[in-house]
Amino acid sequence: MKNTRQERQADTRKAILQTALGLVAEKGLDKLSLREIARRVGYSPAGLYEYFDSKEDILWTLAKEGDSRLRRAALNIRPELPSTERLIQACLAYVDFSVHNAEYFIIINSLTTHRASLEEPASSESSYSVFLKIIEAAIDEGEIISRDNFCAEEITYSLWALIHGMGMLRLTQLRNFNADFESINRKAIETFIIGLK
Amino acid sequence: MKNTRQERQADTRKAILQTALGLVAEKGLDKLSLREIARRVGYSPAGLYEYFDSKEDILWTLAKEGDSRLRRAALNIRPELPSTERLIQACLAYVDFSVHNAEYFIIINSLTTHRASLEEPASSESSYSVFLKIIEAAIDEGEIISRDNFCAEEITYSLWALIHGMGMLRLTQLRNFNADFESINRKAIETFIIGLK
DNA sequence: TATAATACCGAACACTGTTCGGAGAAAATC
DNA sequence: GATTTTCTCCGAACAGTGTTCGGTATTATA
Repeated sequence: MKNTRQERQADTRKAILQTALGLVAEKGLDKLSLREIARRVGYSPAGLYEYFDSKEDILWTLAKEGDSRLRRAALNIRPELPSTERLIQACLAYVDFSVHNAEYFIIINSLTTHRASLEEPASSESSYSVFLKIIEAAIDEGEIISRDNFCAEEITYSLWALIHGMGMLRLTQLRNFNADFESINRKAIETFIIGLK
Repeated sequence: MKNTRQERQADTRKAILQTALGLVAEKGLDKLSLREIARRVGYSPAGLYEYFDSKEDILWTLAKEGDSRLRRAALNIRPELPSTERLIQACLAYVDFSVHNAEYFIIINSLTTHRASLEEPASSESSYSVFLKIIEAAIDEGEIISRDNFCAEEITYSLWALIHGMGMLRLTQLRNFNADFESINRKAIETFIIGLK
């Protein structure tokens, strides 16, 4: 064999994760079956247990990956922009990722419903800490005022709830609803920020 | 037998629903088993099919019930209050119900993830229409101004996203997080409304 | 009282996630 | 290069799932 054992192990893990993610996108999370993953990846069901401890382990790995990508999406904003505009664009990027990578978003939320929060501090505070930093910058620059003891952390939580709800509603209750969500979402975020001045 | 057939049918249906709801609260939605419901209600698994077409039918019925109660929670606000305060309290009631009746909230959102929206117009637009009416009243009274083509429907959607996200985050990512959420949520909603003036 | 409709169950079917023991292949040791 | 150890992978089985079907009591209707 050409590749080393570790490389092949890593490749197989990736293949399993990729297949699982595709199946979630295709058939929905509740129809995701370990046996179907095995079938598509060319293994027996038992064979997968050489690479993951359980089905939940697979989903957990995907959740961490998705969380990391969600974070990067919010982080990848042009830094030369004024901090409020940076905040708005980070929010919009968060919602955009949630909607266009619904598989990840659904997996993340299905797991955290029945467990604690994501372990690693970096991943855990993930998106949250990204927004917190931008908001703190905006406060420093005087573009936002934290009146009424509405501190940076609380503002961050509130904005997080807003954009999280936007993504969630879009994928659930408003799934078949057509509207110019991007424009509406921008107005909503702007409105909230105006209330902070 | 004392009761008529219809009465007994209705009673059994209620018992099944109640048992299912309790099991969701106790063990989580993904651990909900039709056989366990049957065990607790004193029936064989097959027997339940005399009362519901499927397990999903049970959950669907619960989702409609929960949606209706959620709506009533938001509706049950003292009408003599100024419309903005009514709006704030309706929002807080929505979040409060979501958090304290997590079973319902989880069922509603798990179903609408994989289906269309709730059928009946009354239930479907449910909470949405409640908030829409209050917001329209607030606009009429001049307490809120819809600038920038940010119309009543869009404002309603935005507020809905905000409070929906609050409930969702609380039950998932922030499950083990302690804070005075009621006070923070109020400040967040107020901030948004201030942005509408 | 005879007949029709309902309520309920046991058994079976096709699934599910997971475990275990044992093969065969690859790597490490000698 | 031969031998031992480690790693892969699978078949079979277990306990669990939702659902269907045929049959049997029980209840309501005629």
